[in-house]
Amino acid sequence: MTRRRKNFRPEDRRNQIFDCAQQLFQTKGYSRTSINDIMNIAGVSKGAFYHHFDSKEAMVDGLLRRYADQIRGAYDAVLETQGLSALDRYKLHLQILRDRQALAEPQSMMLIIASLLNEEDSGFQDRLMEEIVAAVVPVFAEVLRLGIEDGVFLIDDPVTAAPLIVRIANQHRYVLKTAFGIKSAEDQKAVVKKIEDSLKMQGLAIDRLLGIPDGTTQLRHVNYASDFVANLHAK
Amino acid sequence: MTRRRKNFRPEDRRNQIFDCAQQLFQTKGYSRTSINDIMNIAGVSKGAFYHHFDSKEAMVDGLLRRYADQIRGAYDAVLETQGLSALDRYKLHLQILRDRQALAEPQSMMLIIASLLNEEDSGFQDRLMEEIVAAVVPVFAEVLRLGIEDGVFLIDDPVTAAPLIVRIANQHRYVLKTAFGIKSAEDQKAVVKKIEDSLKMQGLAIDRLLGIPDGTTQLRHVNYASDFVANLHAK
DNA sequence: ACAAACATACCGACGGTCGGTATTGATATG
DNA sequence: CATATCAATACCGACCGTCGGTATGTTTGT
Repeated sequence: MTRRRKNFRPEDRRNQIFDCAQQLFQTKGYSRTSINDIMNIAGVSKGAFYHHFDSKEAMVDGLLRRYADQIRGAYDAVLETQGLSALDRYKLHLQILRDRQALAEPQSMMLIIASLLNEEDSGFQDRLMEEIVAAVVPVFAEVLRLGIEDGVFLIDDPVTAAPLIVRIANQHRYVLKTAFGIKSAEDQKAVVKKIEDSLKMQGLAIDRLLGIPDGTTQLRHVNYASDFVANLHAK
Repeated sequence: MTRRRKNFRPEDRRNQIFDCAQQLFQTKGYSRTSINDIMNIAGVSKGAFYHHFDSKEAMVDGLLRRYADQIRGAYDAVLETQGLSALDRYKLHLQILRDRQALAEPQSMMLIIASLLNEEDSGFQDRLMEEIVAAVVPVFAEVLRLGIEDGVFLIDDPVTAAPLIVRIANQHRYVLKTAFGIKSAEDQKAVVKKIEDSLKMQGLAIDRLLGIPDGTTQLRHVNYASDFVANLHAK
């Protein structure tokens, strides 16, 4: 019965479907969301869905690509900014990813959080993380190369180091899993500490690999862990 | 205790189903393997399957647990061996995991390789890796603690460091993905180098986090990368 | 006899396909 | 300038095979 909207360009429809899918993934998780669910929320028939996407997987690819492109948009400033020392450029890189992280809460961060709840969704999580790696690594490898030239970073292969470091930072997600199943306030405190300890250790691993002073790499804002746990508890 | 038809104890049936499932996962990948496939290969009815397992997920859990228990069996020697220096104990830990890795080829390593082929199977991969982490971390954390006591490792929190380090080592799997799609012999050489570079960088990250000399941590045997690529090419 | 160990028929949900219809914009024509 | 034409595009909804899972009946060992 749904009538066709004549002002809709194909791209708009695709984005509309993306939006609905993302919303559903956030609220009920990836694996629990069927194409029928997405269809119904979007007010679109199955035929329409498969007109715009070859498969469910292809749709998810498009959604993740769109997400990664948003990161690229903000992150490309790392190389575009002029007149920075190698270490300052590295710190800018950290800051942009930190800020993005803070902004993305709850928008896109909830994508990850929701998928953390179900073991089945770890594949989705993995794909999301790899999209992020693909977006960040090319720029970050150049940041490392510049720092190696200046003698700031004590490694010899930025292209190999870049994905390793980004994935060390992304190990974060395994620790967040423990944040579920919190009951008492003491649990809450313990989990906050565990997340903070883990973040510190990740930063330490990166600092020492690069040969820069302990504590240089701050992966999240100071209140990240407590905010995360508080947010989680509120729902 | 209770002996049933064909001399089959319940545990034997379970292991038989595990074996068939593992074989199928290796040959055609996890997501492409249905319960019906497993039933048919095992020569068992659906009723029998669901008599022994609550769900497909439960069966997979059991299979992964069995795999992790095999690791535990060999790995527990790390703490049982007496009279070792902290660094030698750490090296023993590395050696046992390296040897196990070499032995496990093609047996259980193929589990990972097969799941690397399909993007859809990354969830399965993730679960496998987390089982390994759960098996290794308790012992490894103690190894680290002993080394910290002796002033060999320059960190202060073995319980946080242990899973981080194990997962750095497991990052390996992301690099292996690039080994597919090899055509020319030059490709082959380049991929071998890429795998070796990555392994070296992972070892370096661990060495420097722990504060031990560069090159101490050898994650695989020397011919691992070339053997892997050669094996892959043979099929 | 009785429970464990199976077997079989069946179910609903899922991703995906298919034949068909409505809408559109470009172009040809009166 | 208005309109008929028409292929491409956007969309619909019934239908299909497969999957994980269940309900219920049957065999087998003790």
